Amino acid sequence: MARAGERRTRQRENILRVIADAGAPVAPREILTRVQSRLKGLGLATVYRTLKLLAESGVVRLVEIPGDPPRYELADKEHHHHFSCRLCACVYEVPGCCGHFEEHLPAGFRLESHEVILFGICQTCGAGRQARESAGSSARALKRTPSGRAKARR
Amino acid sequence: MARAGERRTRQRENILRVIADAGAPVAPREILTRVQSRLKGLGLATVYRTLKLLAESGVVRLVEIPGDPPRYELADKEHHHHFSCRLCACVYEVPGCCGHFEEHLPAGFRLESHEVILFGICQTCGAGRQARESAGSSARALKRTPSGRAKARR
DNA sequence: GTATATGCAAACCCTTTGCACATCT
DNA sequence: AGATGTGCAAAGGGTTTGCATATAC
Repeated sequence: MARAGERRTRQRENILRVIADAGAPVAPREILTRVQSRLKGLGLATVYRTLKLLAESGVVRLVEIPGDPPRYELADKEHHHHFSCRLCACVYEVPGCCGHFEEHLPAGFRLESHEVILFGICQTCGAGRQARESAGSSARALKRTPSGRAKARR
Repeated sequence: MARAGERRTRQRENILRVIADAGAPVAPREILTRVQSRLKGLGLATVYRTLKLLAESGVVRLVEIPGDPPRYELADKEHHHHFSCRLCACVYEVPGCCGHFEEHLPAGFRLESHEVILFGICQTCGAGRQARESAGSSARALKRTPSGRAKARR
């Protein structure tokens, strides 16, 4: 994790671990809470400073879901996108990609990367509505993190 | 624009017109500046109040580019996505869509909408580098709005 | 031992809210 | 006239920064 002149501290190790273990992007507030369960005195400022550091060194990546607080995830994950549940406001990782983004891009525009965010209703929330017919869903494989959102979108 | 009990004022008309004329999503600060050139006394609070109103009534839509301030655009535009230039930080509209987002979505997840953001270098910024060979680029058709971003991303 | 990191509190955004005045119908 | 909207300034919430202390190397 450390670059030249950067120190390995308990705070940084714990913050990075929380992000790595989350399985889906986490917000600063959430990181603070989770780390504090193991490292009592941690301050929010340290979380922000560490996130900035990790983002600049390319270890971590900013993920923004419209209407939600910013979240962070490991930068070296396989290519994937995110799904945001309209009901529970949880964010899930969705593996793979549909590609073909150059298609509609006018000449002269160079595409370097892209971001896809899917909105809808997650398996957990949907199960409460429709009688759960398929017992074994592949959705179980997805990890998620709750949002800092208080009220549902729209 | 008005719903029941809502009034048509110079402020609201001007704010809506600025959003409609922009051609690409605009930030609250930018809206304030542009409207003030025609309507001197406008306050930032009114911009926010009007944006909230317009968003709730479905006239306007929130567009968030990671790392940028929030922007707003007309909600009734044809389906499109956005391109954010890494160099000039301008945002462009990109017509069309690559579709096929259900593909990798696990069973039990219901997809309702999606958001695609493209990152790269725009035609204007790219022209400065590579000798401008193609005189007539289709990119001219795209409109853009500058970002509130002070420094370039990453 | 020295440079770097942390915690706390203050400072800084951006956004929202309270209130008196202005404006629309 | 009465209800709704606006501007200003204060309040809120998230993020950053200054500074003395604690910690890593």
